[in-house]
Amino acid sequence: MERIAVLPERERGVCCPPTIRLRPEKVAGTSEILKALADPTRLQMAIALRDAMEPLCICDFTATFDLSQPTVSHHMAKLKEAGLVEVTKRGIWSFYRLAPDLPAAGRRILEAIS
Amino acid sequence: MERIAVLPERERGVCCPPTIRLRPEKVAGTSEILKALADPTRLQMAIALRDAMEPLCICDFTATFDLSQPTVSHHMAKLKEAGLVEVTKRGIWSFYRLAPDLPAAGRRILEAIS
DNA sequence: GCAACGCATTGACGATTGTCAATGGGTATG
DNA sequence: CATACCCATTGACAATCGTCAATGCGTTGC
Repeated sequence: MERIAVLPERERGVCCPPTIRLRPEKVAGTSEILKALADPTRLQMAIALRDAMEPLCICDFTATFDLSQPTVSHHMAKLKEAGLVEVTKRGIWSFYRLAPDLPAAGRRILEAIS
Repeated sequence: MERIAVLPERERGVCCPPTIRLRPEKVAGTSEILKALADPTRLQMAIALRDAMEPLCICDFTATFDLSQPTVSHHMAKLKEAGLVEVTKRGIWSFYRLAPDLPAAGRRILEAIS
């Protein structure tokens, strides 16, 4: 893990534009996922869904986060838009769980969080 | 990987607040890292730094992203604020590389992106 | 010293975000 | 029915964000 800070030699006016390996659509998608997870509330919601044994509904979160129901619902909608979360309606309730077909990047990011 | 969609049985008015495993300061920190990476430009900058053999300077990115120099500098400052990037000044140039002491969560998140 | 270059900071602007109050649509219970 | 409950949507507002133009600071080279 020893890293020596070797600075490159540069000539004035000459830059070294890095090669961008990621395809543009990949960038947009990943960026969308990250943006969805970047809010503290949504991050905790996503982690809770990741660790939950059963699907959860909105009212489960409303008490936990001390936020109004529309706000929680709004956050959940953003997680859904990003493709992180799937919803199943049953009677009164809407149950949410992590999307089973979560893109690999999304799954790895979620698992990277402890 | 077979996931059966078993929906829980619920009683009206009774919710199941999920247990939040993450400590609050952890949530804030991770959220900060995610927010820093959530912008498409910054995401590509971070990945470029991750994959670069040598530290890079601002002018390397200015051409690549078709953004003004202050904007690139501003994005880099946000990556630095989040603790993702380290800077070394040498003569005219400021060289940036991924922080060697990157928190584990940050490193795992960065490596989760392909 | 002087001009040119690389970079950071500041100020300003529209765009986006996070939050809530108010409202509406469904579904269960009496 | 009527009522109560769960949830989504809309509208509104302050706060934050992404971007650039303008400016300032330090370094290099003449």
